[in-house]
Order: sequence, then C-alpha cells, then structure tokens
Amino acid sequence: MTETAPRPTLEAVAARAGVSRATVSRVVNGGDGVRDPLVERVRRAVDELGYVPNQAARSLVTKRHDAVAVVVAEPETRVFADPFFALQLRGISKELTAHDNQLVLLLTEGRDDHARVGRYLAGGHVDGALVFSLHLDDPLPGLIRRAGVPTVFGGRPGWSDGDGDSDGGDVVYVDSDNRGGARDAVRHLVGLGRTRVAHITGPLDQTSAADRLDGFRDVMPDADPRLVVPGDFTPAGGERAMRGLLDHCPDVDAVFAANDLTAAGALRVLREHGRRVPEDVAVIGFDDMLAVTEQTDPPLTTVRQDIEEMGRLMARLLLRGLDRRTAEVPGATRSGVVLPTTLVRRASA
Amino acid sequence: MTETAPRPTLEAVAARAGVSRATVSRVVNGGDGVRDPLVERVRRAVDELGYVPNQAARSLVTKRHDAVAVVVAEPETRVFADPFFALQLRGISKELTAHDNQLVLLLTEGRDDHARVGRYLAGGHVDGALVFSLHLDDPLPGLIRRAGVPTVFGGRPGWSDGDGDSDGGDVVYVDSDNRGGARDAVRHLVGLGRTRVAHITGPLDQTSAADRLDGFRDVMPDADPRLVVPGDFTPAGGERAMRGLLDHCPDVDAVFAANDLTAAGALRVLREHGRRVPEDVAVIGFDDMLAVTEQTDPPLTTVRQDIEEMGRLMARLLLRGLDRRTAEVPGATRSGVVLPTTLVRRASA
DNA sequence: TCGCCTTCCGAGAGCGCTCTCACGCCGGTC
DNA sequence: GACCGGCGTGAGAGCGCTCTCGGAAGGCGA
Repeated sequence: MTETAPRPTLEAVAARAGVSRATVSRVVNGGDGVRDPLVERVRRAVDELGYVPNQAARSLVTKRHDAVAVVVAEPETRVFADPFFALQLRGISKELTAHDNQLVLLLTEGRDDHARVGRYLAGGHVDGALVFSLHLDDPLPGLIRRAGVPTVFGGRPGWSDGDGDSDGGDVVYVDSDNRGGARDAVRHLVGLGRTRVAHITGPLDQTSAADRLDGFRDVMPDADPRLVVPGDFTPAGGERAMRGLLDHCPDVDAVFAANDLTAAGALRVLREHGRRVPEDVAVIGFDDMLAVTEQTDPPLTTVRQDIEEMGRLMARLLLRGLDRRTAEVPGATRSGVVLPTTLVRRASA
Repeated sequence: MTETAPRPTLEAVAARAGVSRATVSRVVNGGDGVRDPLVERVRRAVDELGYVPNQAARSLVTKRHDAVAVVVAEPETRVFADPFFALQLRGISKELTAHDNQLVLLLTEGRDDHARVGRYLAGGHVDGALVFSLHLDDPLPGLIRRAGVPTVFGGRPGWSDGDGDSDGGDVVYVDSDNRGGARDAVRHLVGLGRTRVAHITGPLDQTSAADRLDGFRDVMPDADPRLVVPGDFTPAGGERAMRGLLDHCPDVDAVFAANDLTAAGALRVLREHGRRVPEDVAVIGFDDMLAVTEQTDPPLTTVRQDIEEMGRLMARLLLRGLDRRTAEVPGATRSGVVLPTTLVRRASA
C-alpha cells in the first residue's frame, strides 16, 4: 500500500509545455482550436509526465461523471444462475467502454437497499442507470423514476403498457421478443403435426413469462386449459408441472416450456415415464442456455435470444439519451426496442 | 431526461441552519466536536433540503473515492458460465455496501483492454482493486501491480509462490482450498475401496486446476500415469477424457473430475458405455454448481466452496488494507486467506 | 496603409467540498 | 479579579479542472 508519488496536474503539464492550463485542457479534450505545433508540444508533455486527468475535478465543474449505474435486484441474481447476467453485463460493458463510460454496479437485496439505491441515484453520482427488474410489483422502477435519473430498463417493466402517465419520463426498455419467440416455438410444434401442445409457464408476475404465455395463446387460442400449467423457471417446477400434465392429459404430445431449465425438468420426468422425446412428446425450451440445452438428453430445441446484444443496446440507448454524439439505434422507438429471437433446432423437437 | 433542479450545497445548508460551512461539514462527517443543539439544527436543515454531499468535490480534496474496481478478465466471464461470477460479485457487493463503497466493474477482453484497465487504475479513480485472473501468463496482475493500486486477487495468482520479489507489494489473495478439497475427494474414493482412481484435470495453466491435481497426487503419489488425463473444465473435455480413460484403462473404478462440468461429461460417457455409477465407477466433481450437480444422473457428489464468502473476504481484505476502521479478518495472513471446502455427498460416489 | 474580422491563446473565476488555523468564550486556578 | 487552557466555531485557502472572456496576432479588402 505504498503511497504513489503525487500525480501530475494540468498545471505541471502546462509548465512543461510552456503553455497555459487552458491550452492543455483544450488539447486533452480534443484539441480543437489549437495550432498543430502547440498540440504536439502538449501531447509530448502529457506523455512524458504520464498525465491522467483527475476525474473528480473534472466532474466538479462539468457535472458529468461518464459513469452509468447498473442496478440488479436480488431476485435477478438468483435467476441469473446462468450466463444471462454475465452476458448482458458484457454487452453493457463493451458499449460503455467504447464511449469511455464507467460501469458502477449496484446489487440490491431487500427494501433497505432500495432506499440506498434510490439515494445513490438521486445523489447525482452517475449520469444514468440501467435497471433490471422483472417483477411486476418491484418498487425499484418507481423509486428510480422519482430519482430523476435517465434510465433504460432491461426487460419490459410491468407497468410500461397502458400507463402513459404524464410525469414526463417515457419508459425506455430493451427486451427480446418473448411473445414472437413463443409463437415460433409453438408453430414449430404444430408444424410437426402435434395436436396436444402443452405450455409450462414461468412465474407470471414476470413480463417475460407472461409474454411467452401470450405467444402460446396467439397460436393456440383454443387450447385445452388443462394443457397450460404453471411453472417457475426452475427444473423442479418443470418436473412438477410435467407430472401433473401426464396425470391429467396423458395424450399430450408436445411441450413448450417457458425456459430451458423448466424443459430440462420436464425432460427428466418424461424419461422417467418411458415417453420418448421427440417421438412421443416433442419439447421446446426458451433462452438457449448452452450449459443446459446441449447437456440434456436429447439436446434441447429452444428459442435463442441475443443476450449480449440486449446489454449493448441498453447502454447505447442510455448514452443516446444522455445526448452524447452516439450512433443512432436502429429500430428504437421512444419507448424501447424489442430484439428478435431465433428458433434453434436440436433433437428434442 | 428532464434536468433536475440544482442540488443544494453545503453553503445552502449552512445558511439555513445559521452556521458556517465548516460546521455543516463536521456534522455531515460524524459530528464530532459540535455541540448537540447545533448538530440538531444542521441535521434538520440537511433533511429539509434533501442535501446529499457532492462526491466529486469531496474526492477532489480528500483524494479518496470510496470506490473499488472489480476487474474481471474475459476468459473468466467465459468460465463463469455458472453462478460463480454472480455469487462472488454478490459477496463483494455486500461487503462494499456495508462500508459505503461503490463497485466499479471493469470487464476486459484482449490486450488493448489491459492497457485501458491499467490506465484507469493508475489514474487514481478508485481506492483499490479486486482482480480475478486465473491464468499463469496473464499480464494483468503485473500491470495492476505497477499501477500501484492496493489490490486483492481472487484465486491464487500463478506467480505468488516463490516469487517474493522486492517491489514492496505483497500479493494478497483469497482462494478456496483446492488442494485440500481434492485430497478430501480422492480420500473419499479410496475409502470406498476404489483402487483405480483416475483424475481428469482442468487447464493446468490455471492455479485452481493445478492445485486440484496436486491434491490428487498428495493422496495417490504412485498413481498410474495413464489415470491422469487432461480436461479443460468443459463437458466436452470431460467426455473426451473419459473416452480415453475407458480405452486405455478399462479397469478404472473411480474418477475425480477437476470440476462439475467435466464430471457431467464423464458421467454421460460412462452411461453410454453401460458403466453404472457409482457401482462400477464412482465419480466426484468440484465446485458444486447446483445447476449441474443436482441435474446429473445420478446426482453428483462434489466438493463445495463458499463462493460468496470468497467475494466478501476479498472486499474485507482490501478495505482493511485501505486503512478503514474495518473488522480484522480472522485467519488472514499477509499474503491472503484460503477458505475451506467441504465434500458434498450425493449419489455418484 | 489602415481597419476590421477571425483565429488562437492566456488570465482568472469558480465548481463544492475539507481542513487548518485563529479567535472567542467559557470555567477554573492562584 | 486577572490569567490561562481548552473547547467550539468561523474564516479562508485551496484541491484540479473547465470555460468564459478579453486581448494579441494575423489575414484580407478597400
């Protein structure tokens, strides 16, 4: 923990280059309006001294921080028992880095933390926030909105539809096309000639789960209600649901599971019961978590979403809102952008 | 993106409370040496105005940031296709939050990024760094050391042993007891009466993999060399290794796999070949990634490490080094702390 | 050649905070 | 009753930067 030598200041660079502080500042910040030879001299001085601007001093006057908060609520980190979290973060990180922004990570658990996050965001320590909050009843989005910080949500927040309140801030979010992906999956099953197609849902207080159910219903508006059974995005939930399904609808010949973990559970129960996949029952998941889809027996057909791209887009959208000279985001409406999904065919359907 | 009203300053609070800036500052920072009635008045003013200190201004003079960087190298995020990353981060986050520090996340990929991270750390934007870097040849640790930022490593860096160079900074790290855990696993197999115990290693340029191999050798110093086969921490690697093992040592009766994914691959090949687990071949993994260990057939016996605690300890160690009034870390040597592992018995061994 | 406009650079104020220092006031001592 | 010590408070400098503004220098038309 040795103390480092005092770092060079603008003043020092100016002295060495034989110019004023202002000129050095100009060069450091782009160098417009400074004649070439001077620019050159300043650059050299900067290099020689190893000058790095003091961000605190800069923020103090510019009121910008070049930092963005990423807020992840506790339940998410649980859900993210898969590469989801890491990938999204990676996308965000790449985009932020490309625009010289730092990523401040805020993990929350429990109500107290919400207050803390609210205070932090309201405290003006960051220029904006990227927020993950899948649950309908999550107080976080409200808090954050009130904090008055530019925000982009990951996943459609529960109240973004039909809310349209007049407090100014449009809700900006990035989501993947859960509904469309679900439709593709179910259509694929129908295309396979299946007639008794079941759906194991996710927790319906999450918009992603609700949207996938909607997609299922789009294709199967008249589905036997017993073919729609609740799950919870876990393998155990998938097992439970599948058992119930086999009990009440033994003639089921296809299952669209709300996610891959659920599908994995269902697969296990099907094998237990001697049903062949996909011959007797075809199965499709959602997410394409490789750790799961490639390891199941048989390998799982599923709906893939481009997680990393979601992260990248969130960051881009936010930065755009922050009025940086950032490339326009194609397909972005005022309220958000929905990324397409693709069906990945493996052996299970 | 509405502009928020200008936030109140110390000055404003002082005016409202009828005291000087200095007094408000004192109260905000603990209130020592200020008489009670005044403290009360200041507190009220702070509340009424919703005053939040401007961190930038504060940092500018204190030269502290109450922020810590977490540096994760690209290969890690790949490895972290499991809750590892999220859990560790959670532990870190909790500890930092408890001490009012922010977490700045730095994800790197490729050489350019190394330079960027080096610059950032050297730039004095954070008080310290937590670094994950498992590979022996990673240039990151060196860069970071040179940046002169207090650092704690996650996982023993390759060069921490026998290096003992004189550049001042002792290498502080937190790791789990890979070697001891491996010993426990292998001893368990031996205790089961197995005599032909194989080991599928991880990539040996990672200290965790090397340590696990060492642990294996501790118990089986005279193992048939053909029983030690290379893997790469992936299921595919596990499959490949297991196939080779069955080819060359068909009498193998136990496998200690370097991690759970590897074990999952091995398990699949064993089933393919009609070997019963654990009757014919007992299998043990490492990590206890629940998504894997509870899903394999049969459920995997494995060595568990307390990931979240690792993260928490890293943060605590760093904060301690930063000379905050932080609780002492029991069992921490100057160079780091090694957390115990526990054998979790399931059905596979 | 003169004046005017443009371009480039430097002086200086000030962002919001901390912290040192000096001063005022109090009680206690001789 | 004069003096001293200590505690509590305020004044003010200054952290390192940006940015406005004014002045110097140079180019061009008349």
